[in-house]
Amino acid sequence: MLECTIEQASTLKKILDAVKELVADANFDCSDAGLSLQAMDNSHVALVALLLRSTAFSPFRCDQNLSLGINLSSFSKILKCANNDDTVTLKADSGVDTINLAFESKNGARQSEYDLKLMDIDSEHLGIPDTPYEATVKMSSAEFQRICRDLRILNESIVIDVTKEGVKFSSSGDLGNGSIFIKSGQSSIDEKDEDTATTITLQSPVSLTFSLKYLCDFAKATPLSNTVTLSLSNDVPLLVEYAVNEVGYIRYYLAPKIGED
Amino acid sequence: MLECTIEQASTLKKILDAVKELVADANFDCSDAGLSLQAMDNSHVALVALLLRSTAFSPFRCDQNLSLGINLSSFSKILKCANNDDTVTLKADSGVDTINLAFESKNGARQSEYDLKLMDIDSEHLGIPDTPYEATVKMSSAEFQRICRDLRILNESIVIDVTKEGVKFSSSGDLGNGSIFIKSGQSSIDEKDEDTATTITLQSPVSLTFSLKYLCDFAKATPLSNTVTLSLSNDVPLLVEYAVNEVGYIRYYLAPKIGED
DNA sequence: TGGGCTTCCA
DNA sequence: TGGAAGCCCA
Repeated sequence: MLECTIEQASTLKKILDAVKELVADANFDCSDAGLSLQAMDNSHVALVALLLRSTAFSPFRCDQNLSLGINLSSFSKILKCANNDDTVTLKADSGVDTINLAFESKNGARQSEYDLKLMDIDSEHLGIPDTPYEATVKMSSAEFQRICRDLRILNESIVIDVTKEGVKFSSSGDLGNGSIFIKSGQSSIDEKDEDTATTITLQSPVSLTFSLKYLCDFAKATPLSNTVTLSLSNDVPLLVEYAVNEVGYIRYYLAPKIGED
Repeated sequence: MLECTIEQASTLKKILDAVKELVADANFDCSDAGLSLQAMDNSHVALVALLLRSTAFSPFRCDQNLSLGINLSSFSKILKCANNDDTVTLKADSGVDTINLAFESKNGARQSEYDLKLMDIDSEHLGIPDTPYEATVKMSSAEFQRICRDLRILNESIVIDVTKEGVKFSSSGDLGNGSIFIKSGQSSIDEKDEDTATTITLQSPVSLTFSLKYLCDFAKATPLSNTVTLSLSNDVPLLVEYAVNEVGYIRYYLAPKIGED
């Protein structure tokens, strides 16, 4: 059986907000390492990989590996019934076709409980090669979200150019052209905040084109972390990672567009 | 004639917000006791009873009883034209087919005035027996509203179970099941706030089913009071009461659903 | 910064 | 009609 408790319901809420738009149904794989999820998005273009480490929970108990097929929209709706700082306990058993969610207010005066029906989902577990990337950009997640939203008024595609000086995001369309250049080494959001300083690690410059629709969907993970890490190589899917402090991460993969400007 | 002044326009605004969704047109009965309204909702399922005591106004003058037929949506629209802390004066006369609303800012610099057309409304004044109830729950109104909203994701019906330990709200549907238990004796919202501590008075435990649509409409009265009182007996309409400090109350009655789980 | 409300879109 | 996004208020 699985039984695990996390202190802040808000963490789970934000995680579901960051996934449910891309993926309708997915299997949560439960093991002693924690809870993980890996799924192609609904149009089979992007891939989402989520990890919630067992250490994010206390207690965490998972006797045998379980794969829980969950409708993420329903899961999210039920989580919205918790207050942000409620404690959440998830319980599931191998024999049963529901997962139990128990929310408890910090003072214990309010206890709520939901059973969510599980479903059978074909899981196509794709091995993701852990390749080195030619360029890595760590930057403010809020800035990245803003850039993706802004450039979307111009075109559905965005070009990301990484040099050692900085990273340039650009787009062009009927309205005109636009580009945003973020200098390496300092924060674009708050100059005093070293957490969100832009850091670039580079083997060789890259210039790649991606669909803004997907990047905007990935950016829904912004509330989970102050920073985002973009990892790029030519002809390899972009990796967009939001590390969630003490909890785990959510990673998105998206293949570049080719043969376009 | 009727002529009465209330200090805070916001009080009247909130009252109209709490009624206008349920009742389109209603008679305001004016007497030296104050203003009252009693009406079935548009689908003749629920009943609303409102009282604004004469002491809520100063001055309050009502020479003879008047019954003023008012379209509540129009009344609400006009009230929205007042600033929240404007003083509101209502004037009506038996010979005239309008009610006059005068708004005045606290410093007197702004005075506005509206005439609202009255209408003839058949009033079916139902006697409401003042019966004792088997169970009474006083709880945070915000909590009650939240519970009704939350459980609505599961089903249109809610089951309310009252025991001396606390009150349980539950629902079930396609997604799964859910229940919220509120412990008697402490506040589920703010542990330091004794005003909103849950208080249960019980002759015998009750378990009744109601339509969530109506309860959610009743909960629009939440801004009027920090607490709500639910009074239940088997086979008797639920009474949901919001006492408005120093002003009066708004009461809603709703028959339980029978023959359903 | 978070929550609620309103408006727009599917 | 329900869900999502953006705006406004606390």
